[in-house]
Amino acid sequence: MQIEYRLSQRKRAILDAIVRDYILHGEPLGSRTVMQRHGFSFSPATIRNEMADLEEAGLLSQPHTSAGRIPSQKGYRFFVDHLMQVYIPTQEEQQFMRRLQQTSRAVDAVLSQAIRILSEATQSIVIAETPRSQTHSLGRIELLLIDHYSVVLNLLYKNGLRRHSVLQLPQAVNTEVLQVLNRYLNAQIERFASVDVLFHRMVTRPLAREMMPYQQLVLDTISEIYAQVQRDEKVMLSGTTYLLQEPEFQTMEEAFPILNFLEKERVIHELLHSCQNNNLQKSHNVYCLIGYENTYQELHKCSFIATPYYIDNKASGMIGVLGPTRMYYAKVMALLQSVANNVTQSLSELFG
Amino acid sequence: MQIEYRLSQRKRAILDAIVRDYILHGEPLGSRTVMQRHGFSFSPATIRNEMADLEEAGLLSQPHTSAGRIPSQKGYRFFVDHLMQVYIPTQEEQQFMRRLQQTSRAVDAVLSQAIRILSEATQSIVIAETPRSQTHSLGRIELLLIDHYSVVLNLLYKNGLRRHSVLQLPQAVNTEVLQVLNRYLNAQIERFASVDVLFHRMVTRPLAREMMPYQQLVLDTISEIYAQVQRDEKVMLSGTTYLLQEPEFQTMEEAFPILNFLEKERVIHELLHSCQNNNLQKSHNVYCLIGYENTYQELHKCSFIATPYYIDNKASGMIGVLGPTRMYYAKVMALLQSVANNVTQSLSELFG
DNA sequence: GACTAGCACTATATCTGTTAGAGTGCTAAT
DNA sequence: ATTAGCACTCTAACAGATATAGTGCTAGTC
Repeated sequence: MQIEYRLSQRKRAILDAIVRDYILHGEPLGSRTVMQRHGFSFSPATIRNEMADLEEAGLLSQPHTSAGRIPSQKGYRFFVDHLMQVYIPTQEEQQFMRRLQQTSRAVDAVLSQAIRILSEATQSIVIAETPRSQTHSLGRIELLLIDHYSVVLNLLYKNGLRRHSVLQLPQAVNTEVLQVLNRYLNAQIERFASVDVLFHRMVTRPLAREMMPYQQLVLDTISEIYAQVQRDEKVMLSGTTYLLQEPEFQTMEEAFPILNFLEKERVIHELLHSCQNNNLQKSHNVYCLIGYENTYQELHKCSFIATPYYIDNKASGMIGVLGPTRMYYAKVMALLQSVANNVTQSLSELFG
Repeated sequence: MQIEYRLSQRKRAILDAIVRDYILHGEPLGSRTVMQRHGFSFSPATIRNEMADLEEAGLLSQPHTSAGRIPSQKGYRFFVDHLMQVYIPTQEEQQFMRRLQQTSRAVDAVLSQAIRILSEATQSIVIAETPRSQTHSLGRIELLLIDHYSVVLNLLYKNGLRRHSVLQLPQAVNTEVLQVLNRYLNAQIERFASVDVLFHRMVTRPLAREMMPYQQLVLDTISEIYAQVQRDEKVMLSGTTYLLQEPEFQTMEEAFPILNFLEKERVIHELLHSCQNNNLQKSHNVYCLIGYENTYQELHKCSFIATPYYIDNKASGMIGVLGPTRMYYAKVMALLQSVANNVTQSLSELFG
């Protein structure tokens, strides 16, 4: 970081031009082209010298000796950190993204609409996760009888987030039993903030005496609740095929690992979680992983930009854009943030 | 059909050998290879003559003059209709597919498990749709209050199928209002068998007088119900990347249209519906579309095998396998049927 | 008449060599 | 410090040569 920072103004300008041009056109840049297309007033030879220096510094690279230069991944990083200018969405883009506001009143619907909008606007793959229950403390549950074998499980989090689902019970129950169960579980929930802890305690410790007659029912119910909470945490995906239109992913050899990666829901979850857990530094207010900075080998030729959306001022889930390293970072970052803000707002209206 | 039927036994044997071999190895077959690999007792020259006849009949084709023969799509069709032998799943396969039985007690979970199992067993793309509500007549609905703005909508179909979901209401309600609403809507449902008709009547005709005070609420609720019923009908997908491992889909030019096709949920729905609607003839008890027989241009190089699963003896949704025309038809058909049967059984236990 | 051996023919894939083009690095001059 | 000029390098594109796999046809055999 130190060294690059001391780059001369001219070197910076040249690097900036090369990165911007390559992001746009996708082809290596020769010294002539740099000069002509970006209006530099020095000769190609001068630019060649500068480019040689930039290559030595690890910011540019050459596909082969007689080709032009392309940014290295370190080059993209420097660009993002020091050169990139903030992108201001066009009128149309702003209008396009405002569509989200008119959406329906369910969390999943808001998110699935959001990722569709964002993937269309950025022409990239967008992924999102449904709100993470773990980050919110569970306030209370409600159990409502539908028939003897099925009940509505209503999870009410302290921040106002609600998740409903239908449980199939392993044995028949009546309203009285359900009330006892309801009361007992809520008492337990009050003691333990997180669902994980709750679940762990319930299955490892003996039950309170008064609940012994319902032992099996309690255990089955609590694990169903836990499973339900887990199952709630889905991953949504949109725009896979956009990546396959990029020239660098035209061959199966390049594209396959990524498509395969995207089929593994669990791994995507990990990816989204890892950004926050590792307390990654933010660039321009979003998490940004360029090429090798990604933990997953499959993504070494991609960049991943992500940011959380909030419920009750708590980061509740991530939205992320996956594209080639040759990505229009400024635009993606701006649109991603805008969409994430809209999601935050839509959800807060939902739980007002 | 007439002409092909009159093929000599020997021609049939040769066609059978070529199709089976090509499905297995994926490479054009020369006369020598056919003889050697399939133990024919005539010389390559004889086989060449027969192959020339089969090509004239449109059952074989040549990629180019000096290449071997491959089955044409008409050839696959003849093979499936007249030559193919029933595949008997191996012990391992049977055991593998029996895993479905142990699955959880929700419709979606059963289906998503089923398609994962089937796509792994067949190494192909598998798609399925959740039960079609339209094919079942709605018996009754239940509305359960969760809080003033949200209720559980419990759709009970006459065949025992239940779909639960949570509705967000546009205005606050209390138990009394909900009861009135509940009673009124159920009375309407009794009059009109299908949800579509019900919805249509409700929005086009004036309301009964006693419901006038709740006009907005009724209309909003009924359209939410309708939307919910629609939304319930999801499409599930598994194993997309298997297709990309086939040699014929190694280039983006071939693979892209199909990947793009699979991103459009609505179109997949149409595809699944079309099999039944057009009253397609079944081959070996499943629907089978080979190459150009597919309505969708994108699938002209694919074959699609599908069969319904049943709830209450009514075909309620389709499960289908999508693969290259060079597909192990017998195996896919056998495994598909087996999985579909398991699904039918699992669901009938659910609604016993 | 059915089958087959043999041969001429054909199309593809692969390798080699050649050329044109784009771009570099270096040197010497300004 | 900059730049013009030139030798050098690598690739992509094309052309020709060769090997290979397979065909269709003819003429001869059982």
